[in-house]
Amino acid sequence: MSTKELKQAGLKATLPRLKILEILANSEEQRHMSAEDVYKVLLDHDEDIGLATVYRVLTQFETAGLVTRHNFEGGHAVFELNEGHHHDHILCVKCGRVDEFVDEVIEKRQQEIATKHGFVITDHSLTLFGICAECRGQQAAD
Amino acid sequence: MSTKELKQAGLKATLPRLKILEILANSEEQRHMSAEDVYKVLLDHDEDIGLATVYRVLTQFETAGLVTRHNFEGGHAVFELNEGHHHDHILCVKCGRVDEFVDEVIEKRQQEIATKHGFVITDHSLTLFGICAECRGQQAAD
DNA sequence: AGAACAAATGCAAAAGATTCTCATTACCCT
DNA sequence: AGGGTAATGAGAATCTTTTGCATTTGTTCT
Ligand SMILES: [Zn+2]
Ligand SMILES: [Zn+2]
Ligand SMILES: [Zn+2]
Ligand SMILES: [Zn+2]
Repeated sequence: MSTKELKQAGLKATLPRLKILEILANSEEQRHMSAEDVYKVLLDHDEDIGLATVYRVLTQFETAGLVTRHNFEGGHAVFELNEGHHHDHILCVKCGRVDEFVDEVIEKRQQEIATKHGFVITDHSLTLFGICAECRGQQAAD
Repeated sequence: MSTKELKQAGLKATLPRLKILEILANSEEQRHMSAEDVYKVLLDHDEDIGLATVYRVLTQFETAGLVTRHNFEGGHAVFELNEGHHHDHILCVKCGRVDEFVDEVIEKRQQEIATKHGFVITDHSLTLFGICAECRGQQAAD
């Protein structure tokens, strides 16, 4: 039970928050989930938690530093549990697969660029879009 | 008159398209404009063009390769006229200022990362968020 | 354990961005 | 100029996310 995590983050340990945290932690296939994704899992588990609450909780988790929000595609945000290390993403536009990576060279260059432009970076967002090996496999012709 | 650009792009040279193209070309302060931004300018110019048309035309322009769409912040997309060279962005979270940059080291690293992951890149999106020199200037305290 | 209070939740309505429907209008070609 | 077709305007519809408010729940203090 991760009541502790919630309290440490300054959040009351309510049932909806515990459930949502658990879903984020246990979704192996989908590290990156939209509010709707989380809501669907809750429905599958017959939990009586409203979509509005899912949105509220995810936003609170983000503020508390428990999750990170990404806007991979316009339209809807996805969230992922923070597990320490920052990383960027590369995603397949065919199948939706998402890989993660960290590149120190890029990270450092970003700092240098910001400095050159007189900025102090607070955050950054890097996403590569492409077609994964599997999707290129057979169907070279689209 | 840029009727030619439109025809070359395979688009009928209609008044709405010409006007919108002109606005994108002449907005010096705002290279990156949302559909709503463009619509407001149209209203200022007493043009009788609907918001739906602005959205349609911008999407067509994107498909035709005349403009690029960005999702800097969740919520709404911005468009900018394509003028040849690809670039990435660094934007100030205080004042909204947007600077552009190109970094060959980063561009190359992205390719290498993609290859390592078995992807063939079709596109990428890199945006740095920070606070610009001006905004840091006086008001160090927020 | 029970009371008390503030914070959290559910539901429905609202808001913001973008798309769609469809009758009308504007291009483009002859 | 006339006709055919694609484009447009206005508003309804859709989709995602946020908000208002009455009700419920967690937490703290007996
Ligand atoms: Zn794939
Ligand atoms: Zn991730
Ligand atoms: Zn600034
Ligand atoms: Zn730009």
